[in-house]
Amino acid sequence: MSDLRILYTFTKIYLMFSKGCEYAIRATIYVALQSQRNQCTNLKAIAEEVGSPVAFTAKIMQQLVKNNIVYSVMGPTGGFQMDKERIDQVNLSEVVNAIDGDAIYRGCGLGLEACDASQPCPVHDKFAKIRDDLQKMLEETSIYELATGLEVGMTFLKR
Amino acid sequence: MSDLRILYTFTKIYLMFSKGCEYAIRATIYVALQSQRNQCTNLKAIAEEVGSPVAFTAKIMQQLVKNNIVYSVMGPTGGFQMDKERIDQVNLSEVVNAIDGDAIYRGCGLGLEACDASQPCPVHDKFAKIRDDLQKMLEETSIYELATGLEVGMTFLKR
DNA sequence: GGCATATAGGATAAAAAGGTCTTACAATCT
DNA sequence: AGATTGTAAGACCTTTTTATCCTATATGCC
Ligand code: FES
Ligand code: FES
Repeated sequence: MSDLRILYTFTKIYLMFSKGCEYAIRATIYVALQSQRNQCTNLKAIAEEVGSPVAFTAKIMQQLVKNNIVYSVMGPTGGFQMDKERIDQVNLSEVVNAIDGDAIYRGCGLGLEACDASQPCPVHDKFAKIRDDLQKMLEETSIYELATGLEVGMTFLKR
Repeated sequence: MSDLRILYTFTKIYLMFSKGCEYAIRATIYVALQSQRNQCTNLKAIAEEVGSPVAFTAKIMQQLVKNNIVYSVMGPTGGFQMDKERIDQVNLSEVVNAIDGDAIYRGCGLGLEACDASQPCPVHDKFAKIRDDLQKMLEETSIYELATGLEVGMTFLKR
């Protein structure tokens, strides 16, 4: 276990979003899909469909409610739902922001305190380009669009 | 502290690479620069110049040595150095691979087991594009190029 | 009203990443 | 040869992230 390489490679997959954020995106897409069918979805169903731990998913959903991405209904027949208009409005960027904040846009690729073009790290130019593309993509992608792909059966929320 | 948003936003900056990988890139660039001047750089100097914890940096350097990115010289006047030819050859992708593995190329943006175009997650198309751009960038960027920017004083390894 | 079924929210636990320390060993210089 | 300066490697500690548990509270239905 002293091999750092093996340690890294097989334990954590380093990508853009935190685990919570990944769950949040998947959950939002699912809730959106259900909402289009006028259905309120409860926590258990979301966790099941999204393949996420129930209790952790609860935390994430709370956060999404606080950030006005979905709303919650208490009591039996309750759960989470999205306003139909919101489904078109909400984009990926909003969801990511609700959970991970805007660090992904501000952060330096080499881990310097913050990205600062006036004192750039060696990869700044190249990195900033990718990061801006990512930001643009997140802002341009609506939840509606993603839910549609799911509805049609072209995409999957878990495997 | 129950506010997940605050927790996420102000604690961890989620980006592409692990901390160790960030240090590795910075260290490699610095060693490359010193090597161009025919200088062997010792661990302490690297850590200082790169702004990384000494002991942790030692681990990272070991990994870089194992992966043939730099070589080490023991004893007094020892340290780490790069073959001059290697400086042009080695690209960012190699360094990232040495520390984080290839997860960044294989991973799914929504955290599914692995990215699989035959059973894509809802963001697959858009995400894969960004990820491929990143890969291309990493493969096209040589350490030489980055070291040069540093030498000229245009870029910084720490602030 | 009372009961069943939801979410809300705080406290807590487990796992992973990040970081340190200590001992061993290698090379160079007197 | 011995002292000194350096890397190698494993054990260990700390912090952050991920995940769970438990109690309180809200809502719908009988
Ligand atoms: S300063 Fe590093 S990415 Fe901008
Ligand atoms: S399947 Fe999710 S990114 Fe390819």
